[in-house]
Amino acid sequence: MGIAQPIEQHWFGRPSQVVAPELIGCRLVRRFADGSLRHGMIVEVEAYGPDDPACHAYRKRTPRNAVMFGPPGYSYVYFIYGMYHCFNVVTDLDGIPSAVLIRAIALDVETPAAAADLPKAQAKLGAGPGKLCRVLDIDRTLTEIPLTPLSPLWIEHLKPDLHTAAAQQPLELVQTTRIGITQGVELPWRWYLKGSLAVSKR
DNA sequence: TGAAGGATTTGT
DNA sequence: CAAATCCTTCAC
Repeated sequence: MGIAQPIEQHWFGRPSQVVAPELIGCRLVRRFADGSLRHGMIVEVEAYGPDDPACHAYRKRTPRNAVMFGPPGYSYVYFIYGMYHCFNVVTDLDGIPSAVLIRAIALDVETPAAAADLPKAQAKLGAGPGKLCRVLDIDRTLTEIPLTPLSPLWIEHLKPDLHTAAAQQPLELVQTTRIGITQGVELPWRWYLKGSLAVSKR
């Protein structure tokens, strides 16, 4: 176990390539309208930034990408391929368009029975940017909101508690190229947690 | 105002 | 590999 601590907005105020790998191992939390929570550990991310031809904000500021130009710690949710949503965290300083695409989460088990019955199915529910938005019910009504516990969506650091600190090991990350883009394909701005069943693609 | 294409997923 | 499916962007 660990101690959850909501991430402050200024923590995101660094280049997306710096923030992205540090987000792996953090917890993405969704609070639904009825007050219930669902969350999972981030296991796969991609960084997008200025001077990056794959970035939605590469050409110019538009109504859709405007939030990427604003202050860090806000959500950027877009709709794609007619049926999926993708969730990003806006990074870097105000005025610098950048964000981290959250590509996969390892959904936390809600009951021990679920963990015993369907470990692989559970892992796959959040394995992909479109799938994690589906399982957390994220759509464009959640774009341009600050990611704090006052919102229906936020991110937490999971710090080890004193009893387990000695057993903690650094997370093993794999850094590689991004998926599904046609420009900037050679930039190694995708990271995932080595060995995780919830990663969308190895 | 129209057309092309997309930071995806799934099934053939 | 192509379909599903619709929003965003860009051209005219």
